[in-house]
Amino acid sequence: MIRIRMHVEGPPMSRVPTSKDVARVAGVSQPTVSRALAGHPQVSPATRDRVRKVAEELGYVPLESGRALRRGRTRRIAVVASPDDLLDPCQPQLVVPLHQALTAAGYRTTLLAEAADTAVLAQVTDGSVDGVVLAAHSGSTVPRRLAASGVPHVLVNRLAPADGHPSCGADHRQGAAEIASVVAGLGHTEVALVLGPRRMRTSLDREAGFRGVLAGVRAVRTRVLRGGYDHATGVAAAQALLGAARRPTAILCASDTIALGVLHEARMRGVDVPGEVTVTGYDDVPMAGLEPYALTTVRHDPGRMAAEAVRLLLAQIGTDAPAAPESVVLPADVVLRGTHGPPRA
Amino acid sequence: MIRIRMHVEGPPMSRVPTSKDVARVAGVSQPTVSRALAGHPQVSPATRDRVRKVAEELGYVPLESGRALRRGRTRRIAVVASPDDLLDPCQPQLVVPLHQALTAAGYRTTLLAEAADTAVLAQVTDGSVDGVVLAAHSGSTVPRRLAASGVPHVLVNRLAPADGHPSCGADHRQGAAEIASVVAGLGHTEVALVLGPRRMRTSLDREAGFRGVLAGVRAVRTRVLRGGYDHATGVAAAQALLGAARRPTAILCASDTIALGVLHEARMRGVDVPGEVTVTGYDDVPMAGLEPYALTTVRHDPGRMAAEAVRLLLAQIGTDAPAAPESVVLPADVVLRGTHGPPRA
DNA sequence: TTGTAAGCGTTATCAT
DNA sequence: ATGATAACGCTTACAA
Repeated sequence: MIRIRMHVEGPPMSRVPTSKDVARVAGVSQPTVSRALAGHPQVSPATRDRVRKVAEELGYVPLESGRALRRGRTRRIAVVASPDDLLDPCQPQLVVPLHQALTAAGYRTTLLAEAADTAVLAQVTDGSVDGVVLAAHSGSTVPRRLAASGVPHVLVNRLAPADGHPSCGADHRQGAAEIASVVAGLGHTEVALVLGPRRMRTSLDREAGFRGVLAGVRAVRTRVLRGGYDHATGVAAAQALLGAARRPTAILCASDTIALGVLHEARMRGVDVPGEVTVTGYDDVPMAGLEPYALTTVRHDPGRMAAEAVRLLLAQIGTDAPAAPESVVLPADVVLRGTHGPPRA
Repeated sequence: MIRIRMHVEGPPMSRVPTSKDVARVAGVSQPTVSRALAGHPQVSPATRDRVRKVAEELGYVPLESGRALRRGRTRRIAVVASPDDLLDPCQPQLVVPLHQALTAAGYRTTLLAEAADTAVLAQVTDGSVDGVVLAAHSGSTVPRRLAASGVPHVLVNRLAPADGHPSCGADHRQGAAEIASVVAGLGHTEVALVLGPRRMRTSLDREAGFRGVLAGVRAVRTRVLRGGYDHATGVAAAQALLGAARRPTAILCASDTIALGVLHEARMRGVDVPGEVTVTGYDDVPMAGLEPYALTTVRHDPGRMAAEAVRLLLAQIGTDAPAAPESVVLPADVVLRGTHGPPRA
């Protein structure tokens, strides 16, 4: 590691200008500065222009803390993600579309990805944010306590828990059930599930969907492997499954990244997909649709989910009356591509 | 899409408590509440405990706007990323390690990923953040204007531009030069470069490193393809290159995701790697090291880069004297795995 | 050890 | 159309 130090001469370093400074220079009262810059219609065009010019020259920007204190709102929203979600770089991110939707609505984004509930709670109940988007897998007390504190919030990527929190999610249980039906309908009887971590609600939902269907089909034998939502899990699972004495004829994965890992390991071993084994994913990440994979999977729409969540959140903030909490359930649809087929006769 | 509305009865909805409320209930003056909760040693244990108990009961949390206004600091740092970086989910992210480093240091993270310089500037010069981490590819005016406003900042993932901004980056030019030397040393003469977008500084650095070496080797013919930093670019590039009349014997990619795309297309076509063609990546993303790829690439350390950047930033904030801006250059090292070899005789 | 007073910079109310 | 005044909630200096 190389360190470089550069010499700079001390700058004049004057104080950061306030509206008072602008007022003095422009020859008006301080509140007039505020009104002029806020574009109040009652300010005469002449003074408005003069004030704006002076503000520009001095490089004046209204201090956010002052505004927030006075107004009681910050136009800032916290996005609470779990550290895990953030770390896994190859799953459909919610944080980015959430940030975009918030930015579009004129809100700033404060990112929170801490483990401790209390740390999170302290940072969203101190008036520093106008609302909270909970994208974390918290089966935690945070939503309850937010409601108690009267902080507007929305749960995202979670089905309506019916306990009074607004939420937006995709019906992963149904999506998983659908693709399991497709696979079962093809006649597969030796089926393997490769699932994500138990603490993630989305993984549990998908598992429930898979199992709900497969348990109802006579003669289907199901085995289950568990790991992360990641590629390495898929590779490891495929090594175990494809090397086993009784190979499964279909491998249903809880995420596309897992499925891609399975696919790659299958190709490494010269196992034909879908000739010898059917592989399905979940999420429809961009890579899944590309030529070399053509993964059969389940599509949902994180962008739309984010937009709906933001809509639900802002609806609470706009009105003082906390209208009945609304929940939005988005569909999850099977996308048939090239990695499924009937079991080898 | 299904919408669900739930009925809730209007809660009592009392005002959010302030230190004044706590003071009244605890029977002390309002500043004593502040001192008690801040843990000032002069407060008697008895009143400290009483105040804390009341605060707890009322659910009092000091309002952040009030603190910030009074103290002149927010303990908040803005991370400015480019929307592109955020959107591409499969490249080594800086945002996550930056967030972690900031959290560890007791700072909150405000995420900014807007296109317009003016929008960014407005949000970081209004006193809402104590400092700025610039992770964006901005060849923009933002750093200059931040310096002019006296806002502490640090450039990250960029080599020291020697114009007085503290910065932290990896020497991608050197890393690229090194891997190009390896490939040239193997005797390759038909070399293709698959690069990222021109507007990204990291891509330009890597290009310069590649070209600097290859131009100096007699008899090397270089062709260049350009696209995004993503998988699809690699797939498309490989289609073009491997289908060409005169195939390259080595393909140097500006990112691992590109290289993985190339690898997959090569396997689809039954082109042996590294027997028929050498493929190298850049970044050493987790997937690159996995068995089925074993990609020869260049490693650098985004986590360490983030940590160093945060260190440099906080150093400016702690001290009033703006010490000489320091820059840190981290190494980028070749990782030899299984996708390189001599050209086929 | 604790209370009183002041002030951070802004916006809103009320005069004029 | 604009100025004077107040208040948002907090921390600090000073007084007691």
